Amino acid sequence: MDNKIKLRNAGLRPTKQRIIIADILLNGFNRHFTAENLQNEISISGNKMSIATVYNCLKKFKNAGLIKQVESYTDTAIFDTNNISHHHFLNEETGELIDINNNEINLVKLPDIPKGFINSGVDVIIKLKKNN
Amino acid sequence: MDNKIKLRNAGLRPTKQRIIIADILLNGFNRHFTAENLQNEISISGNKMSIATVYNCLKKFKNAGLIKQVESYTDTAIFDTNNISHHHFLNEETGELIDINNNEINLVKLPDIPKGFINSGVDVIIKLKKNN
DNA sequence: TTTTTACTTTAAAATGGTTCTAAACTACTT
DNA sequence: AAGTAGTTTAGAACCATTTTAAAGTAAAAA
Ligand SMILES: [Mn+2]
Ligand SMILES: [Mn+2]
Ligand SMILES: [Zn+2]
Ligand SMILES: [Zn+2]
Repeated sequence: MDNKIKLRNAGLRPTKQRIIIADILLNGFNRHFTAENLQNEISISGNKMSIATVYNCLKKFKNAGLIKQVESYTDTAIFDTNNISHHHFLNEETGELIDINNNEINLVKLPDIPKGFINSGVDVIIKLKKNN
Repeated sequence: MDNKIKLRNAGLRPTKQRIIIADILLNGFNRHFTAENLQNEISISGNKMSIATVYNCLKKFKNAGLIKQVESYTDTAIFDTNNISHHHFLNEETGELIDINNNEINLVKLPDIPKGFINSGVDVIIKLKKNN
């Protein structure tokens, strides 16, 4: 894998652990996941990693822009491998998230940004509940 | 105060504690707050309430539709007295939220809702960062 | 290559927000 | 007034996340 190079390009030292995680997360298939989800996938891949390292790596990956964290009021942090700006459906009952491409939403009117600030990203969450 | 009546109309038994909270929250001025913020305001008002009761009441108020909880990836739950459907600016550095009226945002295009579900609310969060 | 340095991983403990427990209390009904 | 169902509370428990500090490792310097 050239995930070693991806990590270096992101300014991260390519440790054994980060490569394991990059191999799982940066394979082109997008997903939403928790730290615990990831630790399970690491186990399934035949490796073992402390939960502290999983969290450390997720923070580094996030700050490096390799993954994102999703806004949600669940008590568990949810991460997202889809780096392209996009939005979400949120199943309020299960917490499941589904991606919405930016081109499926059109925000034609935005409020004035408060003085001294700039818009650093817009998140749209469409909450879903079961029909009937 | 007719907060006693407001509570009854919301289907909540108007206990001493709920009236204290209603007097603080339901005064017409909208705000975003945490459970701890509220407990402090209760102290300032000359009263005393266990944190368990603060959480119990917030959950009841929320389920009764008197307040809302805001989507946010901070580790602390943020509640909102503004019941009218609206959106938020989020200062990413401080976590501060500012209301955006619905009429300041115009979503002209929405994606198809997944089969079997209905749209139960759209939240727009405009993240802010300091300009230069 | 060896040495040095800074960074990373880890198990275990700590933290902090939130929920649970179970006993005392209180609003409402009869 | 008595009964009952719901509420409050202190403190314990819970659980996701962070911290600690010691051991390990990648990169830089010599
Ligand atoms: Mn959250
Ligand atoms: Mn927490
Ligand atoms: Zn996504
Ligand atoms: Zn608001």
